[in-house]
Amino acid sequence: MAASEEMRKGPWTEQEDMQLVCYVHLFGERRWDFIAKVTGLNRTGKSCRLRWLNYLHPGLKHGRMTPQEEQLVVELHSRWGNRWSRIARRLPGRTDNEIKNYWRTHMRKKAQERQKSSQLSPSSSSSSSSSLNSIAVAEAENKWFEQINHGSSISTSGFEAEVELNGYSMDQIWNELAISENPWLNFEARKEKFNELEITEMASPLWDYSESQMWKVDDENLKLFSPMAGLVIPNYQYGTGI
DNA sequence: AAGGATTACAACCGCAGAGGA
DNA sequence: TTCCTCTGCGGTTGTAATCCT
Repeated sequence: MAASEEMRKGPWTEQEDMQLVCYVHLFGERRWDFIAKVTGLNRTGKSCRLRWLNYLHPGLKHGRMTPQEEQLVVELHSRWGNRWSRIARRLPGRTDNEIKNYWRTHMRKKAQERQKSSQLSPSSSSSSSSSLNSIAVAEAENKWFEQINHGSSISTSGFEAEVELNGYSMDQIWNELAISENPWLNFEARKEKFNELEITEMASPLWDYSESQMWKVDDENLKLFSPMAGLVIPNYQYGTGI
């Protein structure tokens, strides 16, 4: 379609944010193509949805994760793998994107540290509390980062499914990595945490919008609405994300 | 103080599934 | 049944902010 050529990309401006917030309050968090159209922003519906979910939603927490959140992410990832949206539902106010970013940064850093230390002292693994063969971990990490660095077309899941080193799956390897970074998470503690989680599991209230939203209004009637009605701008400093 | 390296975050892309026409 | 649109997800990339030398 020709319109796609004119679509705006890149960072959102404050003006765009205000417009989007305004129209989402009017029409609800559905029909993003429609919202994109009526806002007059040269953005795709997809882009609007992402901006709203990851940044503008009033229930979002901004800023760095707390140690508790970090531990929870590690735990849940060890349990579910890269199911970011699922993990995010257990952390109210955090988005899948945020958790994904955190995990990548965190794990890349840790893997690099480990790689370094294994190069410096290959026998040091004997002092580790990890039950996993450290060579297997290092090999897996190396393969993983090779893949990243060389832009291999093998998908992550494909890789994880494929790689089994010394009887360990990629998931197990990630788990070991994660747990080794959180020594307090011994078996008993983990069991206890999981029990708590089972009890407290809930649908995130953040996303729980009712069906009574007004987005059924047709295009012709749009101009009847005041764009500024019910406008609430999330509490953050523009540009810093905090 | 400058500039390169690293980290954190925002945004885009492609794909798949659901649901309606 | 098939096609189309919308939505959601996970992977990836780009860039601003911060750190380090």
